[in-house]
Amino acid sequence: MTRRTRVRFAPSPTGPLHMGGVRTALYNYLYAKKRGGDFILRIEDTDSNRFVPGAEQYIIESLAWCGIYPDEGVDKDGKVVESASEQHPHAPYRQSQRRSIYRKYAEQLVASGNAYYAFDTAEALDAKRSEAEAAGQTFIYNHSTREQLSNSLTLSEQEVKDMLEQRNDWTIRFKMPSDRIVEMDDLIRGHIEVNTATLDDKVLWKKADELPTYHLANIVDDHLMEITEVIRGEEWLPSLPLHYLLYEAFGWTDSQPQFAHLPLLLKPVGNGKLSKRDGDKMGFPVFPLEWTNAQGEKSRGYREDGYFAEAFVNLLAMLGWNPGTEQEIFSLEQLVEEFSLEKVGKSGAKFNPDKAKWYNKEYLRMRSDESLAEDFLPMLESKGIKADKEYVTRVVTLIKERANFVSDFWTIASYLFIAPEEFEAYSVKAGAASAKPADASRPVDPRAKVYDDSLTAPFLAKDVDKFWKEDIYEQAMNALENSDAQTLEEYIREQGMPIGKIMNCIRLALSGASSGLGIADIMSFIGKEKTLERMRFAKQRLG
RNA sequence: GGUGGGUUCGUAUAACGGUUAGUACUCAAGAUUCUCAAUCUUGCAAUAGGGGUUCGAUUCCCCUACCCACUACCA
Repeated sequence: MTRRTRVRFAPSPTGPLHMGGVRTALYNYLYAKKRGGDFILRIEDTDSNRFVPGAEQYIIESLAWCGIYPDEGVDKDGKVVESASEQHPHAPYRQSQRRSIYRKYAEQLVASGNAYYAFDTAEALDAKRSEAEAAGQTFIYNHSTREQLSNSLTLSEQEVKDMLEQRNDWTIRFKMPSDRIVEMDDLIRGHIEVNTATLDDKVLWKKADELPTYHLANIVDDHLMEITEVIRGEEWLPSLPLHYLLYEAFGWTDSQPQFAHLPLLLKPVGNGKLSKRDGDKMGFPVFPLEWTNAQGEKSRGYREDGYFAEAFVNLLAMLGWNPGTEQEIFSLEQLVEEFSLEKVGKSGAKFNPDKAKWYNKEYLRMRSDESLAEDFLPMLESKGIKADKEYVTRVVTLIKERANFVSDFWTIASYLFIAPEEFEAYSVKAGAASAKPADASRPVDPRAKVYDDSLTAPFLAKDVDKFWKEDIYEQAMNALENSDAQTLEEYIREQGMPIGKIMNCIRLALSGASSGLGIADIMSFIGKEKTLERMRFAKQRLG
């Protein structure tokens, strides 16, 4: 009988979820939805020392931003998420709230001879470790040393009983077989064999805080929550043998989930996995949302940097997975449709910030001008600019192809809203303004035609001659009187004047920049009055 | 050090024994243009090295190199 697919994302709330974690969650989600199963969010907060307030909400909010909603788990307010159709035998979803269920499983392992009580103090073990290190060796708590240590294998029954009662710092350790080949199968990596001789006796449960460690909690919860596939990061691969052995020791082998270990996300340059510092250093976010730590230091987020959630999800999906076709743009729904673990790669993927920007650009282009205008409006307001949506939408239509982010809009077209106060150094590329014969077949921008009036604009600003340099301006003024030209450009061409130079001079006056939008476009947006105003101002400043 | 995993253009990846080793990002050049973008076209650029297996290896096996992860009473 095939079981309903149930996968889980099990983060530890020790800080903001980093993009690698989001990807793991995404792959789990895609896998579950593709198979019509459940995606469960379980909070692994068994280490109270590392608990960070707000981290859990951050995780949930990050997933929600990406459009990932758990079928089971906790919501932002800490309430259990109930899927519509089912009762919930699996709750609670926070391990700290499941505290009471783990001990008996740990004891069960002791009873069956698969685990034992250990009384060595943390200090004693640290001492062992440094001792070994000094001798150029590595201390390992396993078959090779456990007979010399303080535990229920070496102590008498009475001693053990006393210690269990009197002390509160004992642990339960897994009794790793001394020499056994564990055969495992990974959905991504295939068959793997490991000899247990080199593995250690992991702590499964701690008396000190009455809580299990990751390994025990993980296996018990996956079992109880009826998880069918465990899809997690590659950093867990080394503990897979232990997990296999735990399922075996519990007698749960039949219902044991299948495992898939995802390749890691690597830093863009150099070696190693992606870390928070890389983002700070190289100017890209590593977190989905902005995060402020206890010291008040901020880490940027994709959302705050202006990435569309859809673009973020898309680029994340493509880091380690491919559809087998040349398609690169996928909606969440399409990803669900196409996703399969067989297409997940084995090797770590270096994150490429340039490609990330490219993805956002693609999504920006797919957006309607209206919705982009709505995103842009608050930005304008924050600059003290009141603009109506219709105007802003027109601006967006004009400039969206030049932008990667909505925030680029301001840089690209601020002068469509406010007059420039500074002027960029004026330069014309050599040859660019060379007088070529006007090309009559070239369509005239219809928006420029609206401004019949504006063809006089540069010339009405009589006092900007210094700004114009040379004698372009004089020539133009003289010739202007009897022209039939319908647009500024047409006129300039008709006069055989160096159009490149003129246009660039005007651009500088109108926008303050030496490059950018077309002159006709700028004029059409700001209108005749402002055009003249700006030309005069330019003369004043530059003359 | 030990154990495990990995290795195709700079990057992400395709090619599940037979291709001129494809695509995208980046970069460069050209076209276009009033400038800059955008767009279009073209170009640069890879199977880590060595052995096998095979008629034939990017693909399968072994060795070496390099990279990564793990090696906590953290997850």
